[in-house]
Amino acid sequence: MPGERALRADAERNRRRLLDAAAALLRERGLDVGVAEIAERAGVGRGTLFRNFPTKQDLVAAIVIERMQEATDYTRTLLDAPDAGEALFGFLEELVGRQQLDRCLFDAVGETFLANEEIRAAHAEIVAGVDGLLTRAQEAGAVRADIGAMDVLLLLKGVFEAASAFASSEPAIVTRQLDLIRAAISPHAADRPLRGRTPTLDDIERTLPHDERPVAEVG
Amino acid sequence: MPGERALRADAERNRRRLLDAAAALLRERGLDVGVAEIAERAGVGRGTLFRNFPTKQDLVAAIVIERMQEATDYTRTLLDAPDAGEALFGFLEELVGRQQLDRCLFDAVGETFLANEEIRAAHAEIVAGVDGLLTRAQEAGAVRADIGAMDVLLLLKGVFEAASAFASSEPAIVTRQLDLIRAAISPHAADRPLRGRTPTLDDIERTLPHDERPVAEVG
Amino acid sequence: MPGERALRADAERNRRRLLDAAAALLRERGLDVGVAEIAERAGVGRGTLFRNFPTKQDLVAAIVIERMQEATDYTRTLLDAPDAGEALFGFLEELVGRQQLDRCLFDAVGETFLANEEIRAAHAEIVAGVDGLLTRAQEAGAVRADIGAMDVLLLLKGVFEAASAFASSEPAIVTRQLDLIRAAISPHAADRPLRGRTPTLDDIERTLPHDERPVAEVG
Amino acid sequence: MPGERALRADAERNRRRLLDAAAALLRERGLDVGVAEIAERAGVGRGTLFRNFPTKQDLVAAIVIERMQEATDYTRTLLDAPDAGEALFGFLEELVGRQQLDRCLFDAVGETFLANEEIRAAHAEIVAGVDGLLTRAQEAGAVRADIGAMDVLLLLKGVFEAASAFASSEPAIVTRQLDLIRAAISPHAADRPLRGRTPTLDDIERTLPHDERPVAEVG
DNA sequence: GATGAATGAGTATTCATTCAT
DNA sequence: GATGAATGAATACTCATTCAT
Repeated sequence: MPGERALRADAERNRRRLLDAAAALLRERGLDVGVAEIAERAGVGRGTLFRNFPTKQDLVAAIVIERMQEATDYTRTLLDAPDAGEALFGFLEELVGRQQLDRCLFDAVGETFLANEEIRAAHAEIVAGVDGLLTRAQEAGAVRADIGAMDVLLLLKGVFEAASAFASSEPAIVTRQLDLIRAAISPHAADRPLRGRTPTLDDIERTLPHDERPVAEVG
Repeated sequence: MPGERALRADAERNRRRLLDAAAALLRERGLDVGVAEIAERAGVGRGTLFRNFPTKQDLVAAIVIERMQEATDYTRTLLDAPDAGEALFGFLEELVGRQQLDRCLFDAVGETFLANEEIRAAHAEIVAGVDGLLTRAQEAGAVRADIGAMDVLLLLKGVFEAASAFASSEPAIVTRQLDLIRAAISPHAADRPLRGRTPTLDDIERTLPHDERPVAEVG
Repeated sequence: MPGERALRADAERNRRRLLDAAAALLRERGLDVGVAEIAERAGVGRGTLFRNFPTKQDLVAAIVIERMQEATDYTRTLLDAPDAGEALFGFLEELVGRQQLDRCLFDAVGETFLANEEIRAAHAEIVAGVDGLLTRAQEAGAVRADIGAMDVLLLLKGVFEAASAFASSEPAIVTRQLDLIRAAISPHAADRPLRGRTPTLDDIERTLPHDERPVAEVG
Repeated sequence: MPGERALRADAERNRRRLLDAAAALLRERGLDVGVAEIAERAGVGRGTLFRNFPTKQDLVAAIVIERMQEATDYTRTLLDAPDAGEALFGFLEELVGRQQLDRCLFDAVGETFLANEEIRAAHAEIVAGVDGLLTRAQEAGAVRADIGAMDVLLLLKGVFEAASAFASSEPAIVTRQLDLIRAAISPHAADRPLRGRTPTLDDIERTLPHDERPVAEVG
């Protein structure tokens, strides 16, 4: 079926271009970039954008999900690493190295996007992945025992947002902050107990405004 | 001239109401609240808003600056505290307790606002204030010696942004994250050296997109 | 309060201009005229249109209601006319003479607009008004006894729609059709019984698609 | 060449499917249904629709013409009916019974479609057909003598538009209105003279906006 | 000084039509 | 011939800002 394959290839290429153009523009200028500019940068018409992503939110969500899945995939490749501590820290470094955690993505998560079922699922997966790395690192004595995956992810989110608020292209600031996070979760740091308990995804969803809460299903 | 003084008082009251109404709405709903609603909540007309703050950005900037100055003032009251370590940590806690670091304010800083001369000045002052607290804490052996005020502020900004992305009203998550920051900057944590050096305000400005750099004067 | 009065006058003038411009354009070109053109013809900005009428539908509805009320008002002036038969026929003629029953208005009624509470109320009033004229004409023996106000209004609506589909400015066709309606409802015509019964407003609402039915109240 | 014939058959089947799908959707939802949905309901691609009907208007026009021709054909079968009066009234009833006079079709006629040469021709034919029935009925004394075919058609158009504005599926309203039309054109009703004269097709075309007038050829 | 009506550039989204496959 | 992906003009509506009163 070369006809069908060819068509699909073209369509897939446009979808890819849109995702890339949108990711780049969102990184540079935040969630307020217009769809017109995204389509132009992708080299496609406005209608093509909406054929692929019925709303702007769907486009942003697709990028968020893609990034999250890449991160989740990466946690899997590290589960068999010999040094469990380095595996965890390597994961954090890698996210920096890939510059994958764009400003807008974290803008997006927590705003209206946790209402998106796919994003919540991807979120749960990334938490599970980090939890795997973290548990092994804790068992190896490389990380303090009194924290959970969400603690680490929130610290990481903070570092990225703080740094990327200025520029996502400045890695020097981020690596230094990562070293501080490493210190925060090192076993030596556990002599002082932490208040509260590790938040769960449910805790976070509970803090959202009511009309952004996930709903069972809308007919 | 009591008439003039009455007018001044009225004008001052309007300015105050606008700042309070805007701060409340920005906290609740983010930077996208409209000026119409701000003016309405303040009980003044739209024209009055623009008489006091020539642009919406100026209004937001005024709030940011006010909050920054309050933080700076607070560092001053702590400079004479007997326990230098507790003074620093108390400062961080206090910011949480006051819920003064609104979601939108940190959204705002780093976006286009560092181009604002007053904000840069306020920023410099808060850095100086934290530097004072930090230096004393370091001299007292309560905090590791290899970090600077900007390191602490970036960590803090991260914590607030991460947490406030979900809800500014959930202190449990923030206090726990603060404890992790405390661990990160404790003297015990310094056995592993940090990469890079403490960023300066100049470093941060250098990372901004060109058209957001501070300029002498914008026509 | 000359200040307030003056402002109101301006605003009222714009509202009037918008209604007139919209009525004219809708008559000429149907419901598909754009708001941009309406605003331009009215000599106001697009925002002003939406300040006065939150949606395009509200603008159209306002025109429909205005026309309906004018018709209702006219029925009232005829209730005391000496010749009850001529009063009813005069009412029908007058509507033609005023060219008040524009194409778009009848396009509008029956589409989504019966869901509008105000329009339904205006509709009920006009039916009541015609019922008053009709009953008196029947009592005077000028009109057959076996019909109701909705019968007459449906005939009238048909005449106007049929004629205005071509041109609202051609009165010759309409007056001739009106004479035929007059024949249809004359007492001599009653020797042949009519099938069914006079429809009610409820009958008509019952025939609307479900999502256009009036709803109690949406919070 | 059976291959070619097979293709022809396929093409004809697609054309038929498109006409049926479009007629059904237009009846249900009016002229605003999109071509995408029509093609989908017909089970063909969008391109096929435009291969058969160069524009959406052409598709609608084809349906209008088809319906008109069916009506014309029906007038022919009634020309030999024994009772000339019942033949005419039966024709009107039949149109109702077939529900062939869809809402959108009469929306369409009179808008831009009279510019279509084929529609004008079909229009002329239907007028001629009704004229045949009417003349015979008049000669038989079943219908008043002072009216023409266009008078009847305009009354009929009115009834259908008025009724179908609400629901094309409610026959009770329509049959009652048909009885009133019957009364309007009965010989007893002729004691009062009608103003004007029976309009002609030319009269109607003359009332159209200039840019909707029939033209020799549009580039 | 204060008001809120007016403005119009900007937004996401739709849809008839074209064209590469 | 058929397909459906691509197109982009057009649409209703929003909102920071200006200005007449």
